[in-house]
Amino acid sequence: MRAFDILGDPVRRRILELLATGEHSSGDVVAVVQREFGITQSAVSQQLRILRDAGFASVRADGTRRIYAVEAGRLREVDDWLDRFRALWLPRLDALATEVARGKRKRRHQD
Amino acid sequence: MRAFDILGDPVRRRILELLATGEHSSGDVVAVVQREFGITQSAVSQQLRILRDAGFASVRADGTRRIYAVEAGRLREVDDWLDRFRALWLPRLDALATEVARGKRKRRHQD
DNA sequence: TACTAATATTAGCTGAAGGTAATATTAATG
DNA sequence: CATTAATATTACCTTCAGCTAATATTAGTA
Repeated sequence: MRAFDILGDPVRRRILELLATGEHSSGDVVAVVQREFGITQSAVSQQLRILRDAGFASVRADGTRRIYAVEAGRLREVDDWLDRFRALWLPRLDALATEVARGKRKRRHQD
Repeated sequence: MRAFDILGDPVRRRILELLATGEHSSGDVVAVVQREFGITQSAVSQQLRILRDAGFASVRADGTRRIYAVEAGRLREVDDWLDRFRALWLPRLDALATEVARGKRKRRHQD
C-alpha cells in the first residue's frame, strides 16, 4: 500500500481532486494550487511529477502544454485496502454481496 | 481529509490492519510491529497515541494492559473521499445505485 | 510494601520530504 | 531564427515527523 504514502500530502490530494473533475493542464493545476496553498510553480510541478511517477496521473502533450489526467489503478488499491474495514459500517452485507454491489470484478492479489 | 495524513505512515497502517482483525493489546501490537519494522516499544506506543488522538483507534484498560480497537469513523472519511474517483472503475453505476449498493446511508457533510 | 510487568511519556537527534530560486527545455509565433 | 509562453529540472535549504534512550506511571503480585 505505498499508495497511501503518495496521498499523505494535501497538495497532491488537492491535485487529484481537481483531476477527478476531468483533465487539466499543468497551468490550470498550478493556478488552483497556488491560490489555495501559496506555493510556487516549481513546487506544483514537482508534485505533479510525483503523481506521474507513482502512477496516479498520466500526461499527454498538447503543444507546449501538458494535459494531466487521473489514473484509476492506484486509487483502486486504496479502495481495496479499505475492504478489511468495511464490515465496520456495512455489518449486514456478506463479502460476495458487497463485491457484487460495488461492481468489483474479482481481482488477484495486486493486479 | 486530514485522515490521509494519519494513514501516510506504514507503521500506523500496519497497526490498523492488525486491529481490523479484532482487538489487540498494546503488547500484541508492539510484538508484531517490532518484528516487522524493527522499531522500539516507545515508537509503537507513540504511533498508537497518534491513532487514538486522531480517532482511528480507541483504548480500554484491562488491568495493566491497554486493549486497542479500530474506530470506523475516520476510515469512512477515506471511503467517502474515494467516491469522486469511483466513476473511473464503476462507469455504469449511477450515484444512487452505487450508494444503495454499497449500503451507504446518506450522510451530511462531515457527520 | 517492595518488586515486576505493561505501557506511556519526555527530551533530543536525524533524515528526508517539500519548499524556493534559478535555470533548462521545448514548442509556438512574429 | 529570436523571442516568448508553458513547463520541467536542479541545487540547495529548512522543517518536522518519527526514531531512540531514558524515565515515569500504574496495576498486579509475592
